[in-house]
Amino acid sequence: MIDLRLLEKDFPAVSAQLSLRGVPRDQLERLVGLLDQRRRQVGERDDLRAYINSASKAIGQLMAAKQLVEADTKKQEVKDKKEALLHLEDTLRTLEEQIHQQHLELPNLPAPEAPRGTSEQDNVILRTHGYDPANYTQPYRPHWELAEQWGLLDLPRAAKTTGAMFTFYRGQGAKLIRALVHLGLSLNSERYTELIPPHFVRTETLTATGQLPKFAEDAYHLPADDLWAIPTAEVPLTSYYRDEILEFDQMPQCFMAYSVCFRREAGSAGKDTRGLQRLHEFHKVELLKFVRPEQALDEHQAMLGDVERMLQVLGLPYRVLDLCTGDLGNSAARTFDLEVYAPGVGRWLEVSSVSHFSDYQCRRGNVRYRDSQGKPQFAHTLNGSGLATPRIWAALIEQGQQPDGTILLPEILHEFMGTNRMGGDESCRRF
RNA sequence: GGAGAGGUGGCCGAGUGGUCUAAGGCGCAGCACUGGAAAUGCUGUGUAGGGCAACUUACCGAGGGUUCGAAUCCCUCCCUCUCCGCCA
Repeated sequence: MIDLRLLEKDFPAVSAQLSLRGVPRDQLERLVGLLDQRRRQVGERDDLRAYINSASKAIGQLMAAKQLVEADTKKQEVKDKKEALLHLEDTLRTLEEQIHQQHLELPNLPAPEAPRGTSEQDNVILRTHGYDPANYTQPYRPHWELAEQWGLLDLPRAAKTTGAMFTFYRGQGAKLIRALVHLGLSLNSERYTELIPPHFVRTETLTATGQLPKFAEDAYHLPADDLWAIPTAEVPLTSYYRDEILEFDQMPQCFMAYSVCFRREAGSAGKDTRGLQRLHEFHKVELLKFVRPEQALDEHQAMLGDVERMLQVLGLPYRVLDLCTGDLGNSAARTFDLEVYAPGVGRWLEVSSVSHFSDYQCRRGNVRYRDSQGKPQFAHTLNGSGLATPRIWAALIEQGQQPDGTILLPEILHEFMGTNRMGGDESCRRF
């Protein structure tokens, strides 16, 4: 959530920033009107309550003094005031509900450094690492073909048991997922505390990160228990400190978590879904930090470096995009996307988003820290995919492919995989 | 799933309808005492909203209700613990 006081105090600036993300000005004007109305009604309500409180105390004293007639008169007075109070509380509740809903649906303010723009066309490529188009003059086969040849995936049987956009990983293909998860955690274990989160969360938890209320149809919901399957470990991790106040010198708090991620991908059926490009269920290592505002810029860059290092040791060509204001996720103030080049599909695949959420998520989740004066302030959150395995998996298969169809693995994975290449053994073929 | 007990400030803990604006203790901070410290004494010590000063309102797991008045009584839910059952 954004700061509503800031909206009132500096309306032109805030509405200009939000217009960069397509929030119309008159919507914000209406909200400010509601806030004004609330302030007046809260004042009236508190006056009524103050009267009732003191009168009730007086009644107690009258009754103790056995002045029952006076007490009864006073009681009737309070009863009338109480009726007015109940009515006022009722309208106020409706008003606050309205404000709350509108507030929840407002996106975050983009960081001033974020490039301006309206769509992904306007994203800025900051740098490209290890990519040379001259390497890709001969045809590369897509990962689903190679996976089929060596039995690394079983998409048809996953479709049978579960449905489209799910997969069985098989043999060395399954082991490669484990290797990637292991790598993502072990490369970062000195700087981040490992957590394994619950994979189902309450509605409040999914609201804190910003998926609810706007994006309910993107998440799997279990009505019998009113729980949601997590779309990313960011969700339980961001609520880890919900309703808590952290000490000044406890910051930053850095966590990493392996989890399975579940996404309904409503509206994207059939779009770039061949092979592992888009799955309903995948495995991911997530990095997350709670920081003080003044730490955020440096920690954001450090996290970006942590993610880039993983791509570098895997030897994957990648590029870093600075997302423009129009392409930022709802909760983010600034986002760097990392894309690896997958020559088989001939596309850059997004494998990580490293975002700064300013205090947007911590307001929703009420995560605070004590500043140097000891006053509670909202913390900032940062998070980034440490490794989203399916697309990394796909890129490794496509990048490593040899003329004979076998797949050379980057050296960092040799020890874990127990081999330097995948495929080549007809016995591993699927049947 | 069944039966029972419980949830009060940073922590422990008293409080079963009316100065609860929540006792007391621990912790923490300041001051005094001291050569310095310990011990001791005094003072202070939550969060949020409104005025931004005095003041005022809300918060005793959450939400609703009863009442002139609720930490206290009633209802629903959440969580913790104990025992039983089931189970990887």
